[in-house]
Amino acid sequence: MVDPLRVLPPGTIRPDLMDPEPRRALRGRGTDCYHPRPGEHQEAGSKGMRVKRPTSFDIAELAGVSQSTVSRALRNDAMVSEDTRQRVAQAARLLNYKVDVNARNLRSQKTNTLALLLYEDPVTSQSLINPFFLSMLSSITKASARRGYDLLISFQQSSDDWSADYAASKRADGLIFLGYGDYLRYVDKISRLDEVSTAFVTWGPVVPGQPGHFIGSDNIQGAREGVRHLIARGRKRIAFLGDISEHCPEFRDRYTGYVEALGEAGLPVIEALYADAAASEEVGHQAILNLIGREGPIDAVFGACDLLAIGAMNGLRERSLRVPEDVAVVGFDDIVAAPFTSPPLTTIRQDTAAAGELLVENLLRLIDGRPIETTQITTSLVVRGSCGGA
Amino acid sequence: MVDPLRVLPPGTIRPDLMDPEPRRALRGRGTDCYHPRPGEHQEAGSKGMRVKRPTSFDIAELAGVSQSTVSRALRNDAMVSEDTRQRVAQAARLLNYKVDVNARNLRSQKTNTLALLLYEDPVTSQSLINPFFLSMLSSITKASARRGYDLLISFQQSSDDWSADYAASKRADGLIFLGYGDYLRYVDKISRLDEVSTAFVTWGPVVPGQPGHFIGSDNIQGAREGVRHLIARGRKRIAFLGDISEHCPEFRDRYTGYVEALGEAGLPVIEALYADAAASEEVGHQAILNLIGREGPIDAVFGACDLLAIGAMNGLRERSLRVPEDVAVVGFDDIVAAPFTSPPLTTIRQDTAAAGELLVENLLRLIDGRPIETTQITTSLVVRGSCGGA
DNA sequence: TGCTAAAATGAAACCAGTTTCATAGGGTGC
DNA sequence: GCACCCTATGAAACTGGTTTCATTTTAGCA
Repeated sequence: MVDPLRVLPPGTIRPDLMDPEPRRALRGRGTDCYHPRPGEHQEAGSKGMRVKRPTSFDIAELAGVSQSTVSRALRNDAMVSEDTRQRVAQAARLLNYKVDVNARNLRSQKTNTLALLLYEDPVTSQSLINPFFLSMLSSITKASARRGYDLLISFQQSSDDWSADYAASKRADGLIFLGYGDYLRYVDKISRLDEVSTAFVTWGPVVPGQPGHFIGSDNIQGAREGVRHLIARGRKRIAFLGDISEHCPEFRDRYTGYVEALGEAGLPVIEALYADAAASEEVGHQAILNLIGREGPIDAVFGACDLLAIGAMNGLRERSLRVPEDVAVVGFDDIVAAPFTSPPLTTIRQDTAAAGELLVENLLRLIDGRPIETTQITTSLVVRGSCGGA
Repeated sequence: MVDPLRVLPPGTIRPDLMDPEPRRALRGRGTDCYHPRPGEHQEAGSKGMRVKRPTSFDIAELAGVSQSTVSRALRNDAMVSEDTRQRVAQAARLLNYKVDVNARNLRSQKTNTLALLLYEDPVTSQSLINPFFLSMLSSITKASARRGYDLLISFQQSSDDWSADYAASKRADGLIFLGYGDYLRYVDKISRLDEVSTAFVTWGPVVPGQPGHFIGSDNIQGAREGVRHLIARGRKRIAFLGDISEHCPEFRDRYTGYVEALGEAGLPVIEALYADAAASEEVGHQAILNLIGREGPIDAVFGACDLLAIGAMNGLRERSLRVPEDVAVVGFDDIVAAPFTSPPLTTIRQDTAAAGELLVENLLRLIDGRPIETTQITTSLVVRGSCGGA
């Protein structure tokens, strides 16, 4: 072979090597340099001339090595000498080379991408309203970025346009499910993914038989702790505010914790339940107004999530009940707004940062067949003003 | 050629056609059927046996056509007869075939993916706190899904890990920038993308010289309308609450609208400015407390965004000032929480649904070189309780 | 210095589609 | 009956990397 050119002045034209094989052109495909040939195939793009992007063959030529060596060097493969690695890196920098991820993914059968699928009740659109999910979204993004994975995001708008074949079409290596509402409908579909050996994790209560895939907070324990705190502050008529239908098993677990704590203290269960599947400020507001007229006096409210608790505080204020003097309030989630309500909201914190980390970590473990260790996030009580106990 | 099999019972094994070309195997690569051959190459995966996924060659064989015809039929290419299309579709369904997007992207030089790059001040993390951006995120996701595009999402955590080469490495066809804070630092980098002919759009005020790429609300007009409304309700001492440093040019525009409206009515400018680059409830809360002590009585507050306005309401309540009786409050954005504050917040609505649509629409226009039409979203005043004028 | 194992490299196959190009077949106009 | 065109199709090139396999270099050691 001709002695490799270490530095190729821009525009230099090398005579093509004679092609000994007439049937199939050399892999370099004619273009032996990424610089545009004057006057050829150069329709002006939206801005300036569109130059052919450099390929690993161009890097190889410039660095004086073979293309396979370029590939190895750029991936920091073990079998490359330091000297070669340097030369390749420099050539790549010089030509502003970027790998074509599609070619890479195609051959390596790996995408380095995770897909985040946000499901939601099409009517209430809860996942988009509740800041808790934004927080999860953010931590998942960061966790996957930290591990060098890209994140595809998709909202399930209806149960029909089911984009679980993100994995089947090799767009992503694994799936993360996250959302609120219509849980059962999704769980059913999600669970079936295992059959087609698609790696996935879900934020939500464990479904029997699929231990590794379901990751969530310890909702029972969290709620128990919050209600115990209210009891310890002397509250005796504590209402639970939330929807415990099958739509949202998290809320059901929190209700269980609430009932357990009351049971320990021999206090009555007071339910501010409602049929609405949503869990917004508005719903909490309404529910507490209904409760006040119906159940007699209360001295505390435990909200199944912060938005409900905040709505309750607004409703209480409307009825001239003071928080926390007349009615103490505790929420669940610790959304970013919780410290800024008035009074600041006491709540059970879900550690979204840890949750995002765990989801991504466990998904990656599933992807390459390593065993999964934890699937539960511990919660913590954050005491602020709304429970009267700072 | 052998007569094509119209229907191939599962498990049927056809003798391989004699390979006339010894140097290079037929494109079908030996496997003439995706069904696993018993006992061969079948290490058990995490669950069950891992079967080779069907390729377009498998579909071709089952449907009795060539592989290129399969490709055309599945893409609804014009040059396929209805009969063929049906047969191919059926075969694909039967084998549960999904295209490999990496192969498709590689050859077609198109990814059908957009990348959403959320930039933010690394300290304040505003983009993740402000529900407005969640709303934008949601509408952008929906807009791109509606057009059949996937969405990659990435948070710029520092100005260093600049992932603008999402396009360069062919991960995405175009980029959407969105965020709050550190605007100038990003605009500088973003603007340079044009030089490498990367398609992009940005949510933010227009930068001179790059008209098509910058899309935003008419902030001046919106603020003017809000302040005019306060004036029409008889308010005379109206404070502006927000950071008008170069970090956030949107806020500066809103300040301009505020000053203009006051000028029309001959009223004094009262600034509740602050140095903090953040724009949270907390900051609004603090800023209004500082203002009250300093500037004498006010009868209205115009917040540069809803979070600031909500913080202001909390601060006013703390000082026993009634909203709207003593001080009227108007915000900007119309975040989802705005109707549920107490009193409900009057605000300038940014139409995030339209904004997401426009961003995606214009980006797609840039991608395939069509001209761009609009780059501005109109705002609208939403009157609720906090301005005393429902 | 010679022998052997390990490290480094190059050539070519390979991933699974899309696109180009050539061609067969059917209908139409004259 | 023949030239012509248009539709439908197949064969093969092509996309740009990674991976396998064979070969060359280098290093270590007696």
